[in-house]
Amino acid sequence: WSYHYLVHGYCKSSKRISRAMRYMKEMKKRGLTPDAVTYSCLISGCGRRGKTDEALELLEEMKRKNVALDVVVFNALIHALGRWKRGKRAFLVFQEMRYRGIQPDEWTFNLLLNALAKVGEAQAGLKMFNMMKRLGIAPSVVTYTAVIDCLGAGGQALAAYKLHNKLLARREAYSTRTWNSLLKGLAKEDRMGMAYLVYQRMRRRGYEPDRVTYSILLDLCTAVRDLKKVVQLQSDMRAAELEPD
RNA sequence: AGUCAUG
Repeated sequence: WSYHYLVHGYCKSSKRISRAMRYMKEMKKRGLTPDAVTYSCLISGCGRRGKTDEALELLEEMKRKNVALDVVVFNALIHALGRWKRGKRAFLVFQEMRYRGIQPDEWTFNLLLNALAKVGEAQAGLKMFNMMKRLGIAPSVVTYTAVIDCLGAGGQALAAYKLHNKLLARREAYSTRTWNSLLKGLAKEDRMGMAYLVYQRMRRRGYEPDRVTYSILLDLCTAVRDLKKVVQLQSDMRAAELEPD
């Protein structure tokens, strides 16, 4: 019957991944073949628990058993690898995906950008962003946040800032999170002046700073010992009815 | 039915 149902159900909660894995083993003993949906559930479950080698092994198993691969399986695997700082490996998986003729989608690139951000690969991230264009895959606000974060995390805050200006000029979709990712990159390089201007601009444009915005800025104030701006920011926070951390 | 962004 439906082992699929059991496996999928247990994959939802990260605590129960081992149980899901057991059910899958039973499934296999009975000669049933898990499908791509089952595998992607298990791969993302392994990812949540840091079991990246197991996640990779699941892909190998799919290949051995000739289970049809799809974009979600690869996305789940890239995510699993990326979140545990295996950006290089995530990129290799991306290449294999293309080699096997599975078309990457917008999520694939978002996930890759996050993976590369975690290992500080700004240059590679920019290449991915450009490749996306070439393949005719439309970026979203999630993509913009990810690429700006990737640049900032890789010590390219000024490049991030330039890209941000270009996107704003083109009136691309934006969100508070996107502004925050830019601020994070500027903060990493102790660029208090620029960060504060960006903060003011963000407000003028109608994007409400949130708790993350203030957290980034207040940490930066501490790093550069700017007490005056701490006072100003705290008063802005109160005006916005946000609690200090 | 399964995969994404900011401290």
